[in-house]
Amino acid sequence: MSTISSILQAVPERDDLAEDGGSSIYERLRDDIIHGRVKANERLKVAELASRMGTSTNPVREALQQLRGEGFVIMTPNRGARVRPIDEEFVRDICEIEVLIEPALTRWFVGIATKADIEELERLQAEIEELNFGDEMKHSNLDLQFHRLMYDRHYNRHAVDLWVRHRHILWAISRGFQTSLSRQSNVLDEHRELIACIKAQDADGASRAIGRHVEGSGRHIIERMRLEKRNG
Amino acid sequence: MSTISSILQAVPERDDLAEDGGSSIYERLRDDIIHGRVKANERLKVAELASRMGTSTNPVREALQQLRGEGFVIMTPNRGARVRPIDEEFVRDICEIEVLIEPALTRWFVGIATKADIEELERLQAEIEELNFGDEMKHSNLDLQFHRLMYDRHYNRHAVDLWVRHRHILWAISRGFQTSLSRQSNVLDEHRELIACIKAQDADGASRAIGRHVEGSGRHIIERMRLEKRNG
DNA sequence: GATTGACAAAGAATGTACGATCTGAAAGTT
DNA sequence: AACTTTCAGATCGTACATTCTTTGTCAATC
Repeated sequence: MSTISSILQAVPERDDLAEDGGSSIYERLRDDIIHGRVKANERLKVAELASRMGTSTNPVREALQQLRGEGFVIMTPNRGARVRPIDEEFVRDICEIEVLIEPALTRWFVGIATKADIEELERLQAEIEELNFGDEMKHSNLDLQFHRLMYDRHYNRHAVDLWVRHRHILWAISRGFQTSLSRQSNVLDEHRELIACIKAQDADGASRAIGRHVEGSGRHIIERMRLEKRNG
Repeated sequence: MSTISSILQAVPERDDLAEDGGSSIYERLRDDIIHGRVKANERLKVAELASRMGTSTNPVREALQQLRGEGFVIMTPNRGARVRPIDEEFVRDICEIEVLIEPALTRWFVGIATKADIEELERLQAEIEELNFGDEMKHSNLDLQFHRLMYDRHYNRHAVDLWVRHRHILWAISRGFQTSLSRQSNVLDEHRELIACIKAQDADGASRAIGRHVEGSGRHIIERMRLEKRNG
């Protein structure tokens, strides 16, 4: 009947290759919101969700509170929770913030990068190029490792956490999307340029390169979202 | 007995002049964490908090989940919640992010600012100067209005929300702190310079001005935190 | 005799069920 | 037609059961 029910029971079991194998209520709800399986501004009724999930209402309530803290649902007293729309604007907003943050993180990395770091980056990049976008999941993991190598040791944990969260969201949205050929070559170019700048201790250049990288990535995701919306 | 109990019952009622009059459990917990009334990494036991708050455990659990979503507590399965330390590093991290975000928000505002906007800014600035840091609460409100005028119409709601949250945190931390005389004059100077740049359509200048403003504010808060830690 | 191991009991978090309270909308009255 | 009343549905709060962690004790071994 309801839109929620039809959607949630359509996902009886998932691969859950992602990180922790926890198909927790929180994860499921977040995924459904991010992937647009629940419509924007739709009301999330606790009892209904609980019966779909096969649990009582309490875990659902707590999951919703957590999602509220992260900004995925909007709760008003005595009136329950509504889905925050995950649309192109949302992606654009996140990417714009990343365009500001990631260059700063990268700039700092240029100052502390060792020879071993650069070799590791090159190794990862070689793996990425060899894989050549053959397996989406593997590529995503390699790309994550690539950027994590640069950011993980940064002193500003808060900024890195923000990056991780944003990246999770973007990754969840773009899962299943095909990467266009032009974007593929751009990604490789941008990575190569980034490595070159880091090698040359060119902080400004690295900063600009990562900025373009993030911006291009955002643009590509939005394009794919539009395509998907048009085609069904 | 416990450190939590002695602390929470020490705040039986508060002024709650801040925004909504909701002295919700969430607000109380968040405030206690931000103000360091609960020690860093201290364990937050649900039953204990519930009895201190005078409610049952469920509302406390939901408040903790929300705080987890916002990053104030760290929860591990079957092992409960711990307080995330709110220390100088935390403030520095937040301010560094703001140094990146606020200039971008300001830059955009320069492009859309009308004559009426500038006049309103000047009016607020005149009020601030007249008040001259006499009433901390009033000054804080005026300052909030001043910056809100610039950011509120920005299209990137996500970035603005981030700013609001960060500002809330910083405001909560620095509540009760005295503003040093040198910082007072700097604040006024920076505001004046900001207005001048906006008037002259100088986006770069305004961007730099707000950057210095945020950085100076952060430095001042950290200094005060150190002072307070030393003195008691 | 000291250290380590298992085992049991207390404590705390998670999950379930139910009652109280509030909202929203439909029905009925003036 | 507009206002009031009523009632179903959903949220919020309380109490309790279950499961997991942790701590403390006791015995066995080195």
